[in-house]
Amino acid sequence: MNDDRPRRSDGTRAAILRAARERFAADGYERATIRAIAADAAIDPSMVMRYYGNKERLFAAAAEFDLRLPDLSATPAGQAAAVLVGHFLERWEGDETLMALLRAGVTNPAAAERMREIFAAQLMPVAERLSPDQPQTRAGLVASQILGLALCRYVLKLPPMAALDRAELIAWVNPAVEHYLLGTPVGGGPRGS
Amino acid sequence: MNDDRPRRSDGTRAAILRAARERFAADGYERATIRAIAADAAIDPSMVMRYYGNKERLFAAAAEFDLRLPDLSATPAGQAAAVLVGHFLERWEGDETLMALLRAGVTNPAAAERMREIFAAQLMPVAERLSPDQPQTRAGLVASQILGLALCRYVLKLPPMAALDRAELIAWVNPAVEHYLLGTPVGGGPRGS
DNA sequence: AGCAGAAGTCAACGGGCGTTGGCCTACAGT
DNA sequence: ACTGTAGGCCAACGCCCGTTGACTTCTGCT
Repeated sequence: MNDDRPRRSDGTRAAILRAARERFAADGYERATIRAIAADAAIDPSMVMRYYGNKERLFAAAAEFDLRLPDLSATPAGQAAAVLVGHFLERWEGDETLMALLRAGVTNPAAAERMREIFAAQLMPVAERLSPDQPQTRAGLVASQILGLALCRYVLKLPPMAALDRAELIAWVNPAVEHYLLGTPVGGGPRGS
Repeated sequence: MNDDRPRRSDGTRAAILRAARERFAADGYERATIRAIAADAAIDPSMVMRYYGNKERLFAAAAEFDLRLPDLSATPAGQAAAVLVGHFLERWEGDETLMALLRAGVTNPAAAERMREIFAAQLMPVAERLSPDQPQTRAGLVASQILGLALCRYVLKLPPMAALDRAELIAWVNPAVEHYLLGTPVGGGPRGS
């Protein structure tokens, strides 16, 4: 079915994708217009439709993302959290896709679903390898902490978080993430009263 | 200048504001349309313009918000974090304004600025009263954790976070927030290499 | 009762959006 | 050299948006 030979239009396709990621990251799903993306890629808006069908499918293509998380089960327990946080910050700053996912995921259901997929397929396995006890909850808590960090630092730009040095940031956050990954789970299920 | 006498239109004004909060919370700034808000309030869209001028000012009015944070300096140190997190969850679930702020703040600069104001005016004083050492950073870290929580639980609805019992959630998050509020600050500033 | 002004309705505007289809253009296979 | 086809451009469509201004209705005051 698929024809994977290189095509003459591969350059254009890539330019569209690059521009789409930039715009989705800067403006979110609804304010990023196909016309603006096409202008950035220096082609006609109709080309975007030809290659990606519609805006929703364009976003789906632009929001393909691999966190490339390292396997932390071989890392000394005391360093796993710091490695994880450092890796995440690097992935965030080196690629606009995560910004696009967060900006779009807050208002667009398909983007939110994509974030859930990435979470389930990429972060949860890491937690499972580290702790056999309630790994899903642990992964969720780590995601909360890390996404909250990104939200405050890169999106909302709360002054104290945006100004913080990276090493300081990791040092602050490290104990919290470690607690989520390896700490004692809270006792018992839901209680009465 | 202001005439604070009750007006005949106060009911309509309130209905508009209520509908606006609902729509902004559910859809974010750009997808929440004045027409839809007016329809929810069962009036004509032009009334929205008459009473609030334009969409931006309507949002500003709808996004007025008081966290009503308690003064934690009288709370026993071991409970301050739990009280704070519990209070925040209650505020979140009992009022749509925070949802509107988060959904809008991610793509709308004015909404982001409003979040920064609320953070600086309402959360930072609490941190300052609790710890004289780097209170701004501490407040920022608490905001990161708490907003990340809300993002994953209420907006993205990551299954493990959405399913978590409230008491369990507080028990998990409590040590992290406590660490941010009262823990030892990380040594030294930026280091070489 | 009569009137001024507030409250509310209605229809329209200009503009930007996603999307479509028709039309050139240039290259690859013969 | 010819031709089919993929790549690309242009103009337009229908839709929905924020916003405007003119018009009607209601109400409280004298």
